[in-house]
Amino acid sequence: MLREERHQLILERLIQKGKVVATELSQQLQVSEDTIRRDLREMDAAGLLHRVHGGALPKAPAAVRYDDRQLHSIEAKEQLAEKAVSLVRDGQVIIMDGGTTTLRVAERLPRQLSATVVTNCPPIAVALASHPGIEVIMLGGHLFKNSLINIGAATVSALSNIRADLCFIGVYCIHPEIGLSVPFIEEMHVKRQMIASSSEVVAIATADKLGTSSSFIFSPANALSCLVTEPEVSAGTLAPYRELGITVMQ
Amino acid sequence: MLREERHQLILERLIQKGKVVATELSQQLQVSEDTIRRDLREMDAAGLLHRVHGGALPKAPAAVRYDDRQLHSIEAKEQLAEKAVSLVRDGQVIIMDGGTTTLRVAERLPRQLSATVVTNCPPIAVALASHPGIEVIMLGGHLFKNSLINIGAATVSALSNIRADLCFIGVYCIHPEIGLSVPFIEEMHVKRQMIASSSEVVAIATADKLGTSSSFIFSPANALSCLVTEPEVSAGTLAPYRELGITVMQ
DNA sequence: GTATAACACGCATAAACACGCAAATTCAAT
DNA sequence: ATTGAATTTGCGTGTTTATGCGTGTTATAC
Repeated sequence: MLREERHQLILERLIQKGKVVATELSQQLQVSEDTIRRDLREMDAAGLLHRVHGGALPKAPAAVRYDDRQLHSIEAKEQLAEKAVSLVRDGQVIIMDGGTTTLRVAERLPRQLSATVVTNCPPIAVALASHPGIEVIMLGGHLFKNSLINIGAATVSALSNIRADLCFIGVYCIHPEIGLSVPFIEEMHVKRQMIASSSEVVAIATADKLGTSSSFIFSPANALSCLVTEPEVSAGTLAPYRELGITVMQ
Repeated sequence: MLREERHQLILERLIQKGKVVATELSQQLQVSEDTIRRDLREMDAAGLLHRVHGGALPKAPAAVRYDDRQLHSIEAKEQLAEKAVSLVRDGQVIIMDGGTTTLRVAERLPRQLSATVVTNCPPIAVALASHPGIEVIMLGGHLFKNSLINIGAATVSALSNIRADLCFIGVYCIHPEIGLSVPFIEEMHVKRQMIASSSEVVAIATADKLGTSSSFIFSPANALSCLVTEPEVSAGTLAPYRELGITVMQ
């Protein structure tokens, strides 16, 4: 990773997220914190950002502002994404379903990671276009505007030719007995095939999704290898999932 | 391996990967690091790339290049898009190629229009998701990060099942005798099939594209039904296209 | 106030670099 | 073909740059 490359990346992140944290950058870019701090010092001297204790902020305050409620759920999803990313290994073929949480995972994939990502979600494809080590395979189909994912027979058919190592599945509703369900039948078919096409399946679910169900069930809960959820969730709520042999990450 | 040849290769790598590393180039091109460094020094002096410690980066960073191209000659492209939009009729099936100009066309499609758009360009799909009357069919494939379009056998195969009424094709290079050409072979295959799958083909080309050519030719010029270009272009320049039976819009 | 994390500084080290020179290559003209 | 000039390349030399670690200091939170 080149120094200038890092600088550009930090700037990008800064614009996108509105802030950067030194320790996070250090982990994600796989360099020491000293190096990140040096970077931030230099970029501050160059007037490119405003350095603060812990990281840096944009020179001009970020254009986008979140209201408080959104902020909480955004923070939570960032944390979930952070944990989910740790499950990825170099060289894997990874299916990524659509959704805001999986998009966050895609954005956080370490920059030196070399892997293949298969996705039916155009925003994820666009986000990964700037990642040097990731080969992106886009699954075609009807664009389902509600979730910004491609669905339909073409999507399922393309998926059926793939054997992936890992699959990040977006979750609307999850229940230990009922299983995983969605409100639209076409999504059901696609997600079902995603699970069938992958060795390991990881679901990322915020606390409010746990114990809920919807009209179309695409899989029993025990098809999951791993469930990533928020730290606040009680052990009692998670016990049924653990009993099914699912690794629960909090 | 000739010097110029090496320069060419380095530039291609730079565009595709977003960066080049001196030591890697040295190994891959089987020349000493000194030679690579000399190359990079020369190319930097010629303004072809941005040299940094360890290698080189594109003049504009890869992630924002797509947006930068949009900023360049923005008014001209807006005008072209405006004209191109007038060619669309209600109820049509329209193939939209990738590229900044076609993205503009997609954004300008009238809100009450009802049609089906087939595209291999994720940003176009995302842009059209908020359009109430347009059904979007996304063509899958390998994501070609440079142009943000999907390419490869899967894309061509999916296209071959489609009969569209209209096709907006992105143009790198157009020449009345040589035809339409692109710098990458995979793009050639996809664009060729797009033309084959559509009754009418519209090319949108800014003035600087006219009379140029590149390595891979995907179609003769007379495959076009219509060429949309800038008003400033002289009648003399356009005469050869008119003689081929192409409707020229300025 | 105290604990913890973030920070600054100096130093060591390895990688990347510039420069000069000689060998190799290319090209043109004989 | 042969010679010679110009260019290109590889290697040895010494220099600069980037990074990580140890040490001690400052800031922030409880």
